[in-house]
Amino acid sequence: MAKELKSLTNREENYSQWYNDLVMKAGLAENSAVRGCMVIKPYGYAIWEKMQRALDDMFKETGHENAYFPLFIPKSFFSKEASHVDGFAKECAVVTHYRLKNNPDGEGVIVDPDAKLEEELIVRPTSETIIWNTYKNWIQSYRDLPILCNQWANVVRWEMRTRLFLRTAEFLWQEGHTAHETREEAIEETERMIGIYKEFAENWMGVPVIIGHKSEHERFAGAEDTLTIEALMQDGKALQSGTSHFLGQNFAKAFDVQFANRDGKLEHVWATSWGVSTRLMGALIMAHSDNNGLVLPPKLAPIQVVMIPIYKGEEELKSVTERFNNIASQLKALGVSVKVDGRDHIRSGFKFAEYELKGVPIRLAMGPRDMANGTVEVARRDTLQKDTMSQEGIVEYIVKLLDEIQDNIFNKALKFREEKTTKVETFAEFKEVLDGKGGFVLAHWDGTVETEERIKTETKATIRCIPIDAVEEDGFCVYSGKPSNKRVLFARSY
RNA sequence: CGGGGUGUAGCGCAGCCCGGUUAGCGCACCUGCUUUGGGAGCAGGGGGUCCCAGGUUCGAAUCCUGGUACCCCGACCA
Repeated sequence: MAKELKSLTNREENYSQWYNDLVMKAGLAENSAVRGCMVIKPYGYAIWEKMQRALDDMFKETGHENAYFPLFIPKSFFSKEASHVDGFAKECAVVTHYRLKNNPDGEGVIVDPDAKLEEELIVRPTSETIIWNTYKNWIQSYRDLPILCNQWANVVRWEMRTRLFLRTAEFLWQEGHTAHETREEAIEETERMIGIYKEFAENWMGVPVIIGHKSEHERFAGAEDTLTIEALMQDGKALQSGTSHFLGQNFAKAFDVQFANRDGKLEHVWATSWGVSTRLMGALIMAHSDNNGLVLPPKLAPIQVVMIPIYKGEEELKSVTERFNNIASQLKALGVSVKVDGRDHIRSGFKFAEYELKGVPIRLAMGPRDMANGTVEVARRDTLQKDTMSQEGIVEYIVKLLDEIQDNIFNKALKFREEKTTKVETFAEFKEVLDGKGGFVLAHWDGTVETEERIKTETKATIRCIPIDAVEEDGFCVYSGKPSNKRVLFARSY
């Protein structure tokens, strides 16, 4: 009965409830007292920190530096780029006053009407405007370029409906903002960064992604081109997991950022911006988890190996713990993060379930029987397979097994995506696949916004991207029947 | 912002329709003993503004009115 209460909602029965349950029970995050905002708990934050560190290293390797810009943006900055304001105006939090006072009519505090701001401040939904206003002062000549800055920050988008990690009113992210001398250089940067996101998603998170261009309709507000990485979740829905925008000269023109080029002529700067957010946590959870809980790729697991002693009485606990500590210190020396769970008031069976829920890649269990035989039980989270191994050479085995698990998780997700990617030729087929097996649908499209919108209205599916490696192939649009020269990627999405 | 639902212990809920002892159950928590190779058992214990305000009544968790918060489904979005 106890088991019943602690177990997760069945994934097949109700995916979103299972997801919520998992996020909370695994100790990743919870809803907060503030509407639409979440609390990221220590375990969830530890995963995010690992993501941050890996991404940050990749940014630095490609010549980027971190900086920090203000949280508040004057309203006037925000309205300088017309399409940008169109895209974000509906979801901005606005600061109008700077002081509270005691309510003269009774209890509590009220906003002091005398403390009204001359100009309202917008809590950043993204930082292009404040950054370009700043870059204006940093750039005089081509010698000041490129500027390759990244910031780790929080942003606020006042969403109607929120979901832990996938869509919250406030979220953590990184946003890179770069300034370049030429169009070509900026485009190259846009492509380089989406490539880094792909590498991170696949090599670290074990989540295969497809790089492509967003359609005009789905493009970032203010961008000339948006590149995206699209991942497929286990319920067959797509998740946009990172974007890299080529902003052209739009922001440079809006904020009047010009530089003297090599010919001594004034020219507007070329820009990019790119970002990934705590939404990646959602991708990580939904790509790999099973009905027992989270499945973490070793490279991002805060605890890679957990060791659980099985014992009767203090004597046995002591000898098993000693043996474990010995293995643990050898593993730590090799950079493996290890936890020996010697909590005495919790039984081993409970611990097994708990670490499965938390997605720890490898679990070792050792009891009197193993002590006598010189063995240890090795259980891997991804396959749930258990093996009794000799303690001899166990350290080397574990190090190798961590790599194997990392690969296996990726390959499993890749296989899933391939099985759930379907080429269709007709609209009937298109709808049938979406309602049946779900996943990605590769179909011809006539390239018009009208068709895209009609398809969205009729099927709830959107163009996730126009894959960069799409092969030239003559065909006819599934909706309009007009000619098309390549397939684009459709799916229902988060 | 439209439709639906729910607010009772830290969490999950019953009780409400049909008002009436001291508001109950499971989990969690604390103490003790026994257990310990897959979510332990027994015994004892602590913990409550029954969302808020007003009304009806001898009497309200329960009925009425108003408010408020959260959740789910849509539209909007990373």
